[in-house]
Amino acid sequence: MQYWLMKSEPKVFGLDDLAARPGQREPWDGVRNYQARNWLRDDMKPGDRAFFYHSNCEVPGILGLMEIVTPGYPDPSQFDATSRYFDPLSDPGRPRWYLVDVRYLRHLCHPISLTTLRRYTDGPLAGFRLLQKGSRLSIMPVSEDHCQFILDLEC
DNA sequence: GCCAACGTTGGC
DNA sequence: GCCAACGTTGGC
Repeated sequence: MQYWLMKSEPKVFGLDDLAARPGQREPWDGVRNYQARNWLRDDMKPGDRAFFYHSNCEVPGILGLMEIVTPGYPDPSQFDATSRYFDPLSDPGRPRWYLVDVRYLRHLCHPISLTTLRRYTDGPLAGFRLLQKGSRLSIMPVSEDHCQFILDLEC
């Protein structure tokens, strides 16, 4: 089982929005980056888990956990001309963008802010992509060691 | 709101 | 294939 980190702007879709639909699957749409696309399409598996990260907000950080419930499949929003994620260059016969469905698991007992995570940049979290300079990926894998360390920070 | 860092586009 | 211009991300 692989752990991931997935970013979302709470003003657009926050962990509380996901938690408001307990047990229901939610499509994680709108990812428009090729590296993230490749992970969605090729590597994410049902049963994998992901940290829910709030970005572009007052206190960026990890808020909770969710589960990946589908393999990657084509993101319908790329073909929807009314969607902000519409991509006129994507060919339905050969979709460019993929997504997975996710499901709410739980909130962490308290959020782990980016500031807190940065304290360990040169220690246990060395090499964590989230903390690397200029990293803008909205989805990234989290190593087993990093995952365990983050979960230990929780309480 | 600012701006650094990055990814994409498109002319050549 | 190079690279300048542009748009986006996201912390601060």
